[in-house]
Amino acid sequence: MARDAIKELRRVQLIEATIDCVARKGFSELTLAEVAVTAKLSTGIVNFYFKSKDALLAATLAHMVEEYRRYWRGNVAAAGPDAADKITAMLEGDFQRLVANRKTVTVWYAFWGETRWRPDFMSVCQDLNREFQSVAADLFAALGVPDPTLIAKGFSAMSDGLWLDMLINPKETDRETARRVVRAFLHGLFPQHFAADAAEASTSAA
Amino acid sequence: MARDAIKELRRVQLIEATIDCVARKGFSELTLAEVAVTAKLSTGIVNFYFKSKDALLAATLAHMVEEYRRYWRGNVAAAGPDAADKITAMLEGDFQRLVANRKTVTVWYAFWGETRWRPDFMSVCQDLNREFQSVAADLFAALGVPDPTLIAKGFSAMSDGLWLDMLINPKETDRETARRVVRAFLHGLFPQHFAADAAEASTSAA
DNA sequence: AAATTGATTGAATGATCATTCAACGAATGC
DNA sequence: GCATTCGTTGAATGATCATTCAATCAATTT
Repeated sequence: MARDAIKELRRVQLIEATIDCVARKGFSELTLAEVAVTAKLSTGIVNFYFKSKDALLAATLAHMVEEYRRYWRGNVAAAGPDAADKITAMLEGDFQRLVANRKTVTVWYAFWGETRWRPDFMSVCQDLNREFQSVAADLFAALGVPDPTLIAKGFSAMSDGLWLDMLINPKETDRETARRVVRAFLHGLFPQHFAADAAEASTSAA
Repeated sequence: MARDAIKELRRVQLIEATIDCVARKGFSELTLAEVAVTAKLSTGIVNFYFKSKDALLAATLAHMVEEYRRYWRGNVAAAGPDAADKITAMLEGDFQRLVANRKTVTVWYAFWGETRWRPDFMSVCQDLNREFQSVAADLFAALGVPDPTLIAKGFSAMSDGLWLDMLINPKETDRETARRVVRAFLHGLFPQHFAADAAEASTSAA
């Protein structure tokens, strides 16, 4: 294999092993030895491809952020022409198995828990959040709702909070329930733009 | 001082030092030596009052949970007779300086980031969340809104998510903004029960 | 195919830290 | 006041781990 292809391959291999290990053991028990074993490589290799453990972690977060960004931007781009459809796509996207699974949510929260003390984590998370909120705000503005910025903030925050609920209380909050929560809010706020969920409509009394 | 009074004093002293240290350095750089110094006690003492580092952390989380529980329960009890007032009290409480300050929110997220791998963290967080959501659901039900459980879940999740936003993006999301976000949702959903914010009304066009 | 450069290994190093414990001091009981 | 029990200290221990590096192996170049 070409040498620069290997270089990229190894980096991804190590990053994915890191995600695995964080999901399995958490941040505080993460060891480079285990990352190496998981990646099926030898002990010293992390420090050949990354300057340090911290650098590996930063690269791992950057990888996750990039993947998530591509994902929701793709969903928005693919969604039907009007703003409400694009907002719906953002919401539905956040509760698809691909991102709202136990492993991924676990790792996101692990990183968020450490963000405060790592400026590089922080800025990358900040950029992602701002971008998501800003796109959402523009879409809500296109619907002509008042205070689109506030609504976008709440919309974005609700997903993050529901992910926490899925983590902490998986029995009572699964993907589908979480999705219905957000839909209930959107439908309640802007019924002319967001239809009631089928499931919701059947339980709703008024 | 009486011996059992000392015992309780030391435990609290160590727990508060732990909160301080977590806020200052984060979970992954927390050392018992630093906790001891912060508490103005000697190195070995943590293992006299707590079985292990893990036990200290569990006790610290339990302490925070208990404090927060007392806080919001007190707010609900003190709030005016009808359900909407009590819900408002829950919301306002979540964005008072006492709990929604940088240090406290930082420490909550640090714990949530580790929760996944510590069953004792998990169950205590789960109980708290369930309790909060269940009280909120009863209050929404008393207002006669459809799907009170879903609404309560979203209401609770929004606070947690906004706390994350305050952490990650403090420039754009402060306590006051976060409070207004939740109020905007409640007012938009149930205008007959929740008045518009003064600030919100002035920027709202429709 | 020899020489050079780059990739990989895994043992060695050194730092950090939770935990233990022997020694000491202060409070309590007699 | 003496003995006992409990609280406290901080140095010693031992485990864990990130990081380094000499040695080896593989690919590329000449």
